[in-house]
Amino acid sequence: MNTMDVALICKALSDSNRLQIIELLSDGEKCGCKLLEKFDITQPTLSHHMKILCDCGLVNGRREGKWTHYSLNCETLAGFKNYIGNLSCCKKGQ
Amino acid sequence: MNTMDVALICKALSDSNRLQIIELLSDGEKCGCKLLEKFDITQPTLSHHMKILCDCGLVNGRREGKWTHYSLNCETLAGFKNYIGNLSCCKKGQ
DNA sequence: TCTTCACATAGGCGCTTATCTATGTGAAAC
DNA sequence: GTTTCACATAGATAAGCGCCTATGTGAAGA
Repeated sequence: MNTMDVALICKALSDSNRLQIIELLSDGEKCGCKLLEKFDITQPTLSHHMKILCDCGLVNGRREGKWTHYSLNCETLAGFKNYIGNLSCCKKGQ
Repeated sequence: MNTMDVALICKALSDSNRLQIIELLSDGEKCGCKLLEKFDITQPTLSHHMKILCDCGLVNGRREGKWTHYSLNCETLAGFKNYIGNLSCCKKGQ
């Protein structure tokens, strides 16, 4: 995962609504209508946010009948966590 | 560290120039002029980016004579790493 | 078939952002 | 004191973003 990928994910997480969506999905897969209940935004706005989260690779959408079930993408999340985890406030070699 | 704090840090990291600055600072403290050499931007633009990084608490600025030395804020970085590290792609309880 | 439901897309609006040039500031050097 | 250097601030501009309303789409139900 390179710098551009990480910057894109950070941009996706830079909105507090989207960050809360990620927190909710961290608890397990959820459909759009379930997510919508948690926020004071319209359905098209949620759809807009979900597109951004999916486009950066952090979220997967699974269509099942009328519903779309969203969940975190393990691989992307792992790559992102690895990148952030490797940042250090200490000097070189420490 | 709450959701708003994390969203603000993510916004700061959503620009690839700023993310590269963080990478450079992860290697140790550096002055502004040294950082400027690494990027194809003007000095006021770098100053703008450093203000954003400092405002979110991720970077400290230390004035010494004419120079300002920038370094990562250990406490903020630790809190951010902890938050990201706690995200999970697995279902509840796993 | 016609409606209903869950979601996506289109288009617009107000605000924010990344960048620049021009200029200010404060410390060091001469 | 005057210049030089490192950095900050001001103001402008073009692009992007979050939100909305209106509308389209595709699947399920009556």
